[in-house]
Amino acid sequence: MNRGRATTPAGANLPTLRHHNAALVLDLLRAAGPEGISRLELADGTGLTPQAVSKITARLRADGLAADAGLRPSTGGKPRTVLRLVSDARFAVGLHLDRDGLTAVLVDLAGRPVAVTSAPLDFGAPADRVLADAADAVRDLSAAEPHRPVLGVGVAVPGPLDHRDGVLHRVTGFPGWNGYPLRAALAERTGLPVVVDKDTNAAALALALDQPAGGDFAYLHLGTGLGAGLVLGGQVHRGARTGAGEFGHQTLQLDGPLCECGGRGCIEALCLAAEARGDRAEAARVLGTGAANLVRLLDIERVVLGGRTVAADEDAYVRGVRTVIGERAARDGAGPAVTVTVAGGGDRPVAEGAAQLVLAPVFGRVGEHADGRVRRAGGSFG
Amino acid sequence: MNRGRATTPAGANLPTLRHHNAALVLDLLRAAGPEGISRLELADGTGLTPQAVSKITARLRADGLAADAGLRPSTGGKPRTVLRLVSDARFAVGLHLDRDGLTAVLVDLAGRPVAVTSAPLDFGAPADRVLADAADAVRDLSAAEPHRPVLGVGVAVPGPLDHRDGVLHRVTGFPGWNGYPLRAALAERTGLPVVVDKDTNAAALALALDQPAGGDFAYLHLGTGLGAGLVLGGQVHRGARTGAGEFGHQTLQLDGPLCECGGRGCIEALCLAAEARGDRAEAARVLGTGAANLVRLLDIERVVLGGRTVAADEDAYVRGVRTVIGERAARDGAGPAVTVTVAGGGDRPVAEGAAQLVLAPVFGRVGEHADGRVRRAGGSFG
DNA sequence: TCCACTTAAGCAACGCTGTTGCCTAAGTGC
DNA sequence: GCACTTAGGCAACAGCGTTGCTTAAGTGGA
Repeated sequence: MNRGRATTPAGANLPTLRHHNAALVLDLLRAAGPEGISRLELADGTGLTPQAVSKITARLRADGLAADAGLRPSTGGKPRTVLRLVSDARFAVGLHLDRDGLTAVLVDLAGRPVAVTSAPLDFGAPADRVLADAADAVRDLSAAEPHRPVLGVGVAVPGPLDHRDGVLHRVTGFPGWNGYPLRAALAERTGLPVVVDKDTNAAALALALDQPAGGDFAYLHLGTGLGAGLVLGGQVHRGARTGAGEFGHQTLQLDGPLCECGGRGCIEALCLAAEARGDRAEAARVLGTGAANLVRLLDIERVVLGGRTVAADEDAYVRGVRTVIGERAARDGAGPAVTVTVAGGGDRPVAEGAAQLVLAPVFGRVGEHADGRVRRAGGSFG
Repeated sequence: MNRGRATTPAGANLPTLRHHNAALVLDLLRAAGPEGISRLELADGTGLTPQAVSKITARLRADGLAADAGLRPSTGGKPRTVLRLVSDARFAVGLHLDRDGLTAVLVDLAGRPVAVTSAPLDFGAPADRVLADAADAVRDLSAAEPHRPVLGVGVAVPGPLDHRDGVLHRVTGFPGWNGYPLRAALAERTGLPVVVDKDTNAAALALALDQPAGGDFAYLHLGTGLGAGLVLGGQVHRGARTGAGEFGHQTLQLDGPLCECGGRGCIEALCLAAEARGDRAEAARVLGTGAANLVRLLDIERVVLGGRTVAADEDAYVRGVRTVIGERAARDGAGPAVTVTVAGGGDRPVAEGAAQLVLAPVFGRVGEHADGRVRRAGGSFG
């Protein structure tokens, strides 16, 4: 149901309102980190009255999601009470299914990993066997915090899929996964809500946490292929058919060399060819040109590079991309620079980002809930 | 204040809730057109209870925004009462300031133009003189419906600007407009709320009305230059600095011919060069390649072409763009086709779209209000 | 030491939201 | 003519953030 449309505009009732404001407060609590944040600062950040914030935080404290964290120095009156997120009140599992390995991580509400598992994986094996391995990993991790509620499982996979239904499509080289209902199958085996998304989207979501909410942000992943995850207005942009982020096969050279996708002059082909012949500067320049296209088309503020190929020589890629973007910005006379950085930690951000697929709704960052349940008068606001 | 951030996530209170739901209902009423829509269909479309819809529509009727429009045939019980939008309950003015002309249009709530003015304009004249002409046009049009409230003025201008402040920046060839506070100046002269945006964004907004809410959509304008307006998730995507939609200077041919922007191989340069030497098929193919990049990067469902150059040979451009996008989709094995059409009416959609800048908030389509007023506990939901 | 002042935060009453339960209006069909 | 179906309003209600006020807990000058 409801397929083909991005999000049905949903009417809002009082529970929706309550959930929306609570998520807003939780998001600010998370952003404040262990230092915490006072009620009045929460009021200022949300636009709600201090009294409303008092009521909301009282509920969060009753639910065990927030707690006192000391006092601020007085500024001439009663000192402010500081609140912090109780980060071990809930947990989420993130699963990264790659072509040759499985990484699973249990993260707390703050997004910090508290347990990690890694294992080799034959993605070409029968889907049911892979699924059994994945379910085992989830079970093992959940056992690490037996008395704490696990909100759900986020799964990051390579290649095309339908995010809404959690069904894979045409994973290159692995036809056995075509049409496989990964979400439903894993949900049944684990008894937990499951969300499935592309690996690049998961990574982008994790990396966007360092951004202020509402920022526009792109993650470019250069490994054996080239893909992108886009976060626009604080939310992962997936497009109508979850196909957004197809960055590697953007045409960058009209009638250029043939790419394995059948097209000509794709960024991925140009970039990997340069890398293959050892011309890393050219590879970085090609990537930078594509990034500059992206930045100007969407007016993006921050670009993060990642993936094994980038990790092999981070400096060269960051410098190359920064140079191309900088040159174009200078030509436009545009002022504020675009930040170009590199994602640390290899592939682990992908698994952590997968967990964020589950956590994001708690903090009001996405429009759809992991369990796909439909309340009358919808979930979060449009 | 609040610059540099897309939208501050805002807390919601009961007035916000009420406004949100009312806007949702109005949007459905508008989409239903003169045929109208029943209360139960509204309930189904919003997810609200029928009783809630009854209350909301009662308020809308009291405000003169909705009215009865007959009965549906019975399906075995009491026939449904049909409601319609009272399209002449409110009006908005759209202003299109172009390099050589000014078009002003008064539209009703349904977006239909009820009065149009056109005049030559010297955009290079002193800003204050241009502004006086614009203010006169607004006054004349408002007089056409003297007893009906005009909600505000939307202004579409070429080139870079800050949508939030309504200040122009570096309009190519017209340095006199640099930093000119167009929004504030016109608001003071007319006494009406004013919104300013890029011409391509305005056009995209108008054309996106035919789309279901939440759809992703791109408008490509090929005139003396090449630009794009992007509507993602039902909202105009402007980016952090209102710079999104810079489509003409996307690099499409690495180290290609020099463009007047200083770069090499820009789409605009390639496309206009082909057009200049009479090779329209090649121009269309270049435009199509850029469009295909866009479609795949953002997973866009519908592309509309417009502008004088396209208008000169609509068939050639539509066919060319459709071919390139179709070829790539076929290579991906992707199913549902992307719609490629052409915008009728020459430049008039831009002025009508400018009016939509004012109307959009009424129907819950954007995150910011025309008058820039700040309520405590913010406007629409994030 | 005391007292005026400032700032933070909770209590109680309130207005208003959508929801629920029930009833009436207005059709169809045996 | 009666049973049934469907639409839609009335009244009571739970629950949201807001308002007005009070209490808590500091600072700083007399």
